[in-house]
Amino acid sequence: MLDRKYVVENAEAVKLNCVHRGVQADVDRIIALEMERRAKLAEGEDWNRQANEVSAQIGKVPAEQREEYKERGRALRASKEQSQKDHDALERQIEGLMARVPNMTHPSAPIGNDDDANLEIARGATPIPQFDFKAKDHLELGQQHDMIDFEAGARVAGAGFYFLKRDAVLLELALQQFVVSHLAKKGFIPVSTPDVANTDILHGIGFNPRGPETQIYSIENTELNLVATAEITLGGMYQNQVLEAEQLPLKLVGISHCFRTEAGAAGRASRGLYRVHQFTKVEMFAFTLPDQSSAIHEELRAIECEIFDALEIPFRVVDTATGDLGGPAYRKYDLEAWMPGRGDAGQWGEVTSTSNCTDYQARRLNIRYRTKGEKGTHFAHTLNGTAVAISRALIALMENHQLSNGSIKIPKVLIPWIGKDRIQ
RNA sequence: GGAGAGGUGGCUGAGUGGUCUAAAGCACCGGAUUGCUAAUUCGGCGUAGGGUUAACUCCUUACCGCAGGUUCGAAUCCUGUCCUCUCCGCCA
Repeated sequence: MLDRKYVVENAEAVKLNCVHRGVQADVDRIIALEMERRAKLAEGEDWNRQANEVSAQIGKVPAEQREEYKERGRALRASKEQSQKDHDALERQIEGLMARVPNMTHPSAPIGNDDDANLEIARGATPIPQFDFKAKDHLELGQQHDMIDFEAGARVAGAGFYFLKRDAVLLELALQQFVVSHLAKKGFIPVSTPDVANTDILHGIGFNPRGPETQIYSIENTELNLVATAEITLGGMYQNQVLEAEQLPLKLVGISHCFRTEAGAAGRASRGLYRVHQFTKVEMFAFTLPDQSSAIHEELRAIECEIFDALEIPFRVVDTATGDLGGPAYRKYDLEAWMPGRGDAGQWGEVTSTSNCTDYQARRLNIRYRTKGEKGTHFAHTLNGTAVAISRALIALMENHQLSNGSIKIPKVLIPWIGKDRIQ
């Protein structure tokens, strides 16, 4: 959610931003309604003030005048109720419109309609592997080593679910161990989060759980939803809290399962583990002061690069174009790993994403900070970034580290957790 | 799951229909005083919205878990709901 005052005062910038982001939002109508709302608010407050004055006098006036005063009080309260009702109706309308207005955009983010406009800005340390054999994809490799079982997943939970088995499980745990310990050393607080969250938390982060095209599984007859990412629970952890400026930046690294319906994704290239209904993810999350968020965003991106360099997986970094940012992000970087088994001769596939959401989520979640010696509070900035999404990391890891006989080399950093240097 | 108790400012805690504009204490900030590892004393000290201003400057409204209701008037009465604690039951 943008600051309404900001929208009113920067209408043209907000409109242009909506155009860049490919979002239809009626900014002029928001402003008109907001002006009307403020007038109604002032009107209602005035009625209320008068009613308070009358009420305060009732105890003091002679008994025979009480009824007359009560009548005046009733009339004033009725007027106030009407103004309040009008105000609330306007408020709901404005909120509905505001929910569609995306965050403002970093001036350096590439402008464009979709991911074709994304800008490659860096490559990882590991070169794209040149195999002198026909590369297998992770499904073939998984079958060879009995690591992934989609058939059993379908029997138990339907298409898009799977079992990891044998060395895939060791890899899943090793990736989590490696990444969490790596981040803990950098001052991130490890957190194991709930895998469900209340609907209002989802809204605050920017998800719409009960719409027709929702990505979210909801639990019937409750306000609970399965989380699509630990970003939801980590951000929600501090809903309605006031942080001390000196404790910022507050950096968390959370582990959760992630559940996604993938509604509307049918037909998109999504073989195997690439697009699934459940996976495990380690997520970074930061609460910062406004002037820290850009630097922390670069830090999150750098950490993602470190992790994939350490896993010896080739990748490129992409600066996401305006049309592909989603609502809350002010700027977003994706890491795309090389996946040799995708397409005819390998393709890039998204493995991480890190966003600076500035105060867009914090405003909706009401997460503030206070500076010692200063009056008032301000909204914190929030940032998130994938440390490792296990399913996609497994694809990249298995496919890039395969040998001609289908054996899979274990990257050095994972060997201590796996206890061997290859899967064969 | 059952029974009971309770949610009041940063914290402790008083307040059972109208000067609550929320007592008092602690903590914190500023001043004064005496001097020595501190004490005494005076004052200040919440958040948000709207209006106003050179200025958190002044005015105003709301907020006692949350949402409704009763009333001229609600922290206080009523209903619902969430959360916390205690005991019992069940359980990894």
